Amino acid sequence: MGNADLRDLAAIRDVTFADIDGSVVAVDAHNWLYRYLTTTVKWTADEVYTTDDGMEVANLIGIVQGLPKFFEHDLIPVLVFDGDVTDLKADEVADRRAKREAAEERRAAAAERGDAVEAARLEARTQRLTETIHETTRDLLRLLDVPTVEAPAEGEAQCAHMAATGAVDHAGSEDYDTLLFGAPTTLRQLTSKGNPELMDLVATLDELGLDRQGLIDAAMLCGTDFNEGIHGIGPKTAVTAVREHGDLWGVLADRDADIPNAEAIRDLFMDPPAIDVDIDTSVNPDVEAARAYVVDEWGVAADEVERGFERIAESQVQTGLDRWT
DNA sequence: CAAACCGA
DNA sequence: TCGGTTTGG
Repeated sequence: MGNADLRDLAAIRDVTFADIDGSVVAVDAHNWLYRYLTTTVKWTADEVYTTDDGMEVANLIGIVQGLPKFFEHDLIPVLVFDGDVTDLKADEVADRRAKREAAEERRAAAAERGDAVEAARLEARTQRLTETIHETTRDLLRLLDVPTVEAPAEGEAQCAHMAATGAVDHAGSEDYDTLLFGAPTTLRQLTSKGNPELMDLVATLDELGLDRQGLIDAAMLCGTDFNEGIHGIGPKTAVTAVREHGDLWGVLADRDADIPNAEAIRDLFMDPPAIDVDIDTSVNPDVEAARAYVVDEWGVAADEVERGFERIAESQVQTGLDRWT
């Protein structure tokens, strides 16, 4: 999946929250929620993140606990939702299918041994999960007045486009695809404690002595979300080879190697589907309505989200005060 | 010796 | 994501 090789290619430096004060950041919603939930949230307490009728509410808790970090640092998040998954992403699609099938097996096993409650819970997970989670996520973000964008395809590509066109100041992502998609700057580790990292496209190209096409070619040789890398080629060799042979085609010919769909993947990185957007950055959360939505409507335990809502409310007061000074 | 691979 | 192992220039 994620490509750690790209980290070795990218020019990354630590920054402080003061450096990026007031920035508008386009964050891939799916990616952010997934990372946030898997790293921060303790999945052992399963009942906390699942309501009585088996509906998962981890996304709602994740949003309430994760968003304050943006607000408290005077960052305005723009959450970008994936559109159609590119059919080139064969691996990921296969991966999802495998997970779906595994979940279905567990459901069948539960039903087999007469565990109706467990079966219903897994049923809810497998079928309604994606759509409902995306809907409740959007509902909650609307109440919190957090700007959202619907990407025509890859969320990461849309984030990169928004950063490149100046619709936002930076892309925000925990992985490195935004670099290939052309984001001039990408912020990482905004949610974790400690300083964020800033990944810089121009500095990267400068250091490597490549243009963006060259960077994409080198990355493809190492392997991306859309293709397997060439065996024996890592980040260093890839950059050297692209410089030496000019482009991807030269390197492939030299090694008598082949990457399926190489041309389409290359074009996708170079010019991915994305739309021009205009972001309203005046954010005025309706904390009470959001709390009612999460706690009353979806049955999330109040103490799971209380602190998060408090922090959101406090950061709003702070922002209000800032405006007067 | 550095780079890439691979298993945990 | 990391550290030990293998490869190869």
